[in-house]
Amino acid sequence: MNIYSENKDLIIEIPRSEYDLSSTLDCGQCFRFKEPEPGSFRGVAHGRILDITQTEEAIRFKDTTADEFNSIWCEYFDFNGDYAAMKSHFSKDETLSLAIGRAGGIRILKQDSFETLISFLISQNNNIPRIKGSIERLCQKYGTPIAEGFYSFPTPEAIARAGQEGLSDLGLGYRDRYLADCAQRVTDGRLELTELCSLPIADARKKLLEVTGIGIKVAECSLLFGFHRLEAFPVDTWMKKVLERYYPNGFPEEFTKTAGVAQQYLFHYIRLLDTGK
DNA sequence: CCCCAGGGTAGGG
DNA sequence: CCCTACCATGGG
Repeated sequence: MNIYSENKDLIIEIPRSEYDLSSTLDCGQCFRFKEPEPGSFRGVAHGRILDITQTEEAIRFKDTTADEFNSIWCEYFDFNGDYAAMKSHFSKDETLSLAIGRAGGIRILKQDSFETLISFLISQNNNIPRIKGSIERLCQKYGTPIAEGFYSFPTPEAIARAGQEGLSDLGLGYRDRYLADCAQRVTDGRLELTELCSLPIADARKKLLEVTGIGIKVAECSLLFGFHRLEAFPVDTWMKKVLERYYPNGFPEEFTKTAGVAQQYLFHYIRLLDTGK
């Protein structure tokens, strides 16, 4: 993976087949990126505006230094993950092999853990366009302005201070109190986020499930997308279809260590199939 | 009017 | 353990 600077931009040479930004940023793991024109993406992460374009053979980070890439974006976009090895392992399975053929360019982002937690609290019994809208309004009201029309994701303190009342006009429905309670727990230390990256997965799950509004699905999504626990395996309505249709005897145990990655290929694949693409 | 959305909780068998 | 009603909100 060759990396070099061109003017003020940073270029990462990687074929689209190995890293597909479009499917990665629009596969339901993150909610703050837009694709204003094909191959061009804009969004906010870690309090910064990102402007990225992708061609067949390279990804270009606009106005980005090598230092910034190495310290923030390389990890966020998981450029160092060994997806070739994981895909080769998964390919023994027929369904996964098909899914990789259609969605093999997806990577698991390592997003901010608090942002991920809040985002997936909002996601419960909700649809993706509405989730995005609620998050955008949340950032506008309680985030920090970065540039015209762009806001950072709110801190735990900002959401805790807002409380349920301050969140009531964001279209969150009954989820407003879940957000307020979760942020409160993070600020007062009852929920320690950093330890969830290293705790045994069973203990990490248990800690998250103590929070009101976090059930199995929200916990798994947070662990996978916000704590980079690749063994986490979210099962939503789409994945239930996959499991019923292709894995009636259960998901193969040989894939458990990186089941979350497999899950993401399958999730994207079934959505492509059932929406007729 | 219905149903559904990357579900969770509380309550009752 | 299971099952079910209910929870706001908006789009189809």
